[in-house]
Amino acid sequence: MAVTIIDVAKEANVSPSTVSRVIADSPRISVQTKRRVREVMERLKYYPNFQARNLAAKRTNTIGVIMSHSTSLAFQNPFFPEVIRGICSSAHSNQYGIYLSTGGTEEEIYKEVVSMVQGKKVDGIILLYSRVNDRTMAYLKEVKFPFTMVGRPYENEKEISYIDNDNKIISKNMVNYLEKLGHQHIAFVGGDIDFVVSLDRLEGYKQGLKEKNLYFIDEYFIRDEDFKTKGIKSIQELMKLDMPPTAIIAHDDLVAYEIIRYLEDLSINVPEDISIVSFNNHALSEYVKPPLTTVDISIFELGFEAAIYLYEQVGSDQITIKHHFVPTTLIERNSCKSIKFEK
Amino acid sequence: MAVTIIDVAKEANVSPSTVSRVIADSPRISVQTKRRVREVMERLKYYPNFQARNLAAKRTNTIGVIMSHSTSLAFQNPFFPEVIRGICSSAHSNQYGIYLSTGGTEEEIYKEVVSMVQGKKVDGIILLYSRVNDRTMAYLKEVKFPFTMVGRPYENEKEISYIDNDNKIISKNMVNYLEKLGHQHIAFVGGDIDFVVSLDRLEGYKQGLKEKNLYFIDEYFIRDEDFKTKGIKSIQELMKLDMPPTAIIAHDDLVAYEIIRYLEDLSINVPEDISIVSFNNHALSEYVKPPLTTVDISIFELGFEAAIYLYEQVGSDQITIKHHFVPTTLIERNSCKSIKFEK
DNA sequence: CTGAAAGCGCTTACAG
DNA sequence: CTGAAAGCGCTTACAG
Repeated sequence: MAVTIIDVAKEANVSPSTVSRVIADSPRISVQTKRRVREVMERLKYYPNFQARNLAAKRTNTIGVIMSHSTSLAFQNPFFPEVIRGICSSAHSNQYGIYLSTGGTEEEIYKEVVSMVQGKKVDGIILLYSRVNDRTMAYLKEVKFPFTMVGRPYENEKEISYIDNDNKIISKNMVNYLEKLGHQHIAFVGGDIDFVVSLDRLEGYKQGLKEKNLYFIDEYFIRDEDFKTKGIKSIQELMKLDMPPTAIIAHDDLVAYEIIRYLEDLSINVPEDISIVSFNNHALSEYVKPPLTTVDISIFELGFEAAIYLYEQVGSDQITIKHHFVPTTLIERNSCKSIKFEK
Repeated sequence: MAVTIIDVAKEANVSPSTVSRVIADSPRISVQTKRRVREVMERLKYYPNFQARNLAAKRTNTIGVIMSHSTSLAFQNPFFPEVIRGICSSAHSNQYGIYLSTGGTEEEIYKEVVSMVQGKKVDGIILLYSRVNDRTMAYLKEVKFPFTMVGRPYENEKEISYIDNDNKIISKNMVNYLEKLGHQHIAFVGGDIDFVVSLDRLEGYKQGLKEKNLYFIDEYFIRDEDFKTKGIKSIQELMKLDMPPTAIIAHDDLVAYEIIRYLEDLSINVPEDISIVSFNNHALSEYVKPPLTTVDISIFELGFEAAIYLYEQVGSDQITIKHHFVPTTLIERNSCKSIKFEK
């Protein structure tokens, strides 16, 4: 069988306890002993058994990463790999491993999380989303298991560690940006309102309008479900209004391009006839026509910092609640036009 | 502390062995006993300790998923989430969990894999890439650890389980497709040749040319490193040739759009002046201008089937070597033009 | 159909 | 600075 700590102990003429301490690099072991034991470990090609170590030590050095597999746009292509990259980068340098959730439905995810926690599979959990009335999060909070989330929690904000962008502000600034270009009629195509990110971006849009003394007009707000089911029709209705918008804020680059495509089908050009700004700065948005003005939300940092918050919680007994908004950058490209001097 | 198998045993008036067998749903336990024990488990909120179970049973019900974090285009945005989705879907229904690699460099990945194998962290491994002379794969093969890969192995094809697209054929068919549209001058922008996928697509391109009695012209082949370092200049040089190509095959949609952008900067339009086809069918390629003709490579299936191959290996003693090419679909959109009757 | 017992390979107070 | 011993919470031949 595989070589164990006992084999190493015999070969090095020490006790298993000592070998164990050498593995953990305990300061209580003399340098000579360490060297000798390590030499034997190398020679015997010893590797610690992960499961045995976890069982005895009651920790796993593993973090659970829970993704929302759903159809939510927020978790479409570009977000996921990048946030994972951030988490991995931070995990790797802290000697942590990553256990990924596999469930597809909310119910499956919930069950998985419970079994991760109860079965002691992981030391802490990162939720890669924040959803309204999330049972999974409620559970984690209730049992006081270390966790953090990427996304602002819907409630109890003060009692939960999280990393997010300041979506309300970003959204408000977008309105601001468009207003400075002369736009007074700004539509908004939102995301799935089960997710807090969508709620915040919508809220920021409303606040932005208010600050500029513009009215929120319900016809200017296209809901996620309408956009998905009605497709081009939703855009057509928007543009057929007596006073059609001169600018659109889309909650994601993919959606922005879908809109642009529909507009094109309706013989409306971006940015000549209408301006469009968006969120997330996908890899393609730089190369594609028109190059999209969009907000880079620093996805890598989101993941990286979430992981760091988690280690802090796992390490200490008293749970420190922290949150942080990762800065974002508006990338100005070519999907907006100033209409200041037209009127 | 947490409730253990012993607490359940006492409460249900059976031995721990029996409880263990109930958990495993052993047929050797009577239905009545099962029911009684399960009722107690529920009442006491018992959850099996994952680590203890793994240690005793010498298996983990976990598969290691190794990604190449490198800058390789093949692992850019759209591929990763989709292949993970496929693996997760299959893993979930087979009661497997997923342990993700976190390393960034080849060396880190190698070390991680060794510790996964030796430390008994996982029952099997999926390599999400196939690279030339890959140390990690060589190790897995040498120690006869169950693994499978997404991508054709560079060598020993008969001795390794893998799932892939038939990239050579796809690439050949692309040449075929373009030739039927009247194109005789077809350029190729390739990927990182450390990866077998890039090699295969290039090879298919060459074979396709040969079949149509067209010559492989070195000036028509833009290498990954040239494209990355020289950017627009590489395209400019291509189009300045005495006989510039009338069509380009790009190894990825992202690259295709980068090329299209460069061409545009050079006042060359797609598809009017030049046709372009590509691989991978990104989410955006449908909406963006021009809508791209590209090959959908069924990424979800790639992941799903890779996982299935792995379970088969983990389950049985005799290793069954299998491979399969997942079918692909050419999605014809609007980036190609027939030039048959122009000449 | 069920149980007693050994064992999986570590860690960690406790003692010296 | 090091060791003997108990224990982490399961599984699985073996026996009946």
